[in-house]
Amino acid sequence: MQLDKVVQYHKALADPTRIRILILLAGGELNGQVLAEKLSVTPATITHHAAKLREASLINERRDKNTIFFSLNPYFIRNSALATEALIYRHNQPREGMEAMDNPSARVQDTVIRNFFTTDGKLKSLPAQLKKKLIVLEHIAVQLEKGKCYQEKELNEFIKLYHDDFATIRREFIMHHFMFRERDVYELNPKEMWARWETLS
Amino acid sequence: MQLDKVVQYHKALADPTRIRILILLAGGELNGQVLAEKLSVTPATITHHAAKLREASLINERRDKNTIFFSLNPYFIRNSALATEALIYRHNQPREGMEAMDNPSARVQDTVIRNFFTTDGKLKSLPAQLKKKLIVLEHIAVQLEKGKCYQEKELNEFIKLYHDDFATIRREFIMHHFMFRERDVYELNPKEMWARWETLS
DNA sequence: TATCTAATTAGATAAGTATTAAATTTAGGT
DNA sequence: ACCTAAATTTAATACTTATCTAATTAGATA
Repeated sequence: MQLDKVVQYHKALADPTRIRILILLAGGELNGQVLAEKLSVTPATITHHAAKLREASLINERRDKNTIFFSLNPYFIRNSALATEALIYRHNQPREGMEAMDNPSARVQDTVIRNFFTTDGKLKSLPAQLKKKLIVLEHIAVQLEKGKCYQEKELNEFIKLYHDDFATIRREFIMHHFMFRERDVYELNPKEMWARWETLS
Repeated sequence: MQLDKVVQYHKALADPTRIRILILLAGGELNGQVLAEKLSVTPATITHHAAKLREASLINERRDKNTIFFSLNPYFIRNSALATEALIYRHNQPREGMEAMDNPSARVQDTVIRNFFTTDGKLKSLPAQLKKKLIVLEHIAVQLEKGKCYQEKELNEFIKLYHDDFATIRREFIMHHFMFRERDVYELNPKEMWARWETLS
């Protein structure tokens, strides 16, 4: 995801009329005239805004005779937001060297890893407790190559080195911001974005 | 969160120069002059953009003598994005009645709920398998009042009706978009936003 | 006080954008 | 072929915004 795409996405949402269109579409598909009436603008205005939303992939369209029905594209509404974070954090490594400090949480992590991994590095099971789960996920995620684009198949094979249930772990990677998916490829997020168990309440 | 705030947030990110400022700040705090030089603009331009980012709470500032250092506010970068989704989906209930269909997944849900809840409704443990976990979380989440603002303490008490580890479950609610947090209050998301196990790969 | 530096403000310009009315197009129906 | 309904395009207007230069302010120091 490059700069222009992210800017285009935010421009699409940077207008009250367009947000109100999306709010209305959240209730189900609607055509241009109905939108125009509900928002007290002309159909031409709806066409204008629909173009911007379409360019950012935020809506879908379906034609029935003369009428065009608009609907939400929830996938892009969520994932474009995540892509913004990825773009901001991806490039730089932090300028201040924080990594070499001996922190007290290292002991806890060691214990969890000893308990949940076999001596030859396989994951016994995914911890139910979130705190421990994040430690386990991070322990696997750091073995991924940063900046590399993984095909889904390739990522599955990698995860299988640790556990058979690759689908669950792949999904957890996304949910907890260890990785992000763009189209069909997966990529590691920068560490600043990872869910951190230290900050749990 | 109201419309104006969401629009203001997206306007703040709807400019390439401002995004590039955030990218630079992701590497650590920087002052105005350095930002101006790295972006090949004048300090006045940085002041202009900093004002917009500040109004959207996306950056923090620290003064040292004459120099003002800017840094990221990662909390708002993430949470304002989630607030957009919440605003879009919160209001409407879907116009088409999909709820009354007898779907085949109902059996699966029933089985999971029988297995993980005691006969008097307590959660035995949180399933490790994501699919089952989402069913369990949803089963609890539907008991929350939609549109109500829950204080953290109040939410904890509610969760404790089902399980002692309220912190983990509260966190899972956020992670899987069952609820969102704004300042110190928690609120149920509309169902369209909930993570759905049917859509898992 | 005078001076230096970083940041801000004020004013100007140029580019971008939201909206509308009017003309045009698209896809069917009679 | 003609008519109708919905959407789009065009052209114009008013408003917003990104950027710069030049002047000013704020804070620290000699």
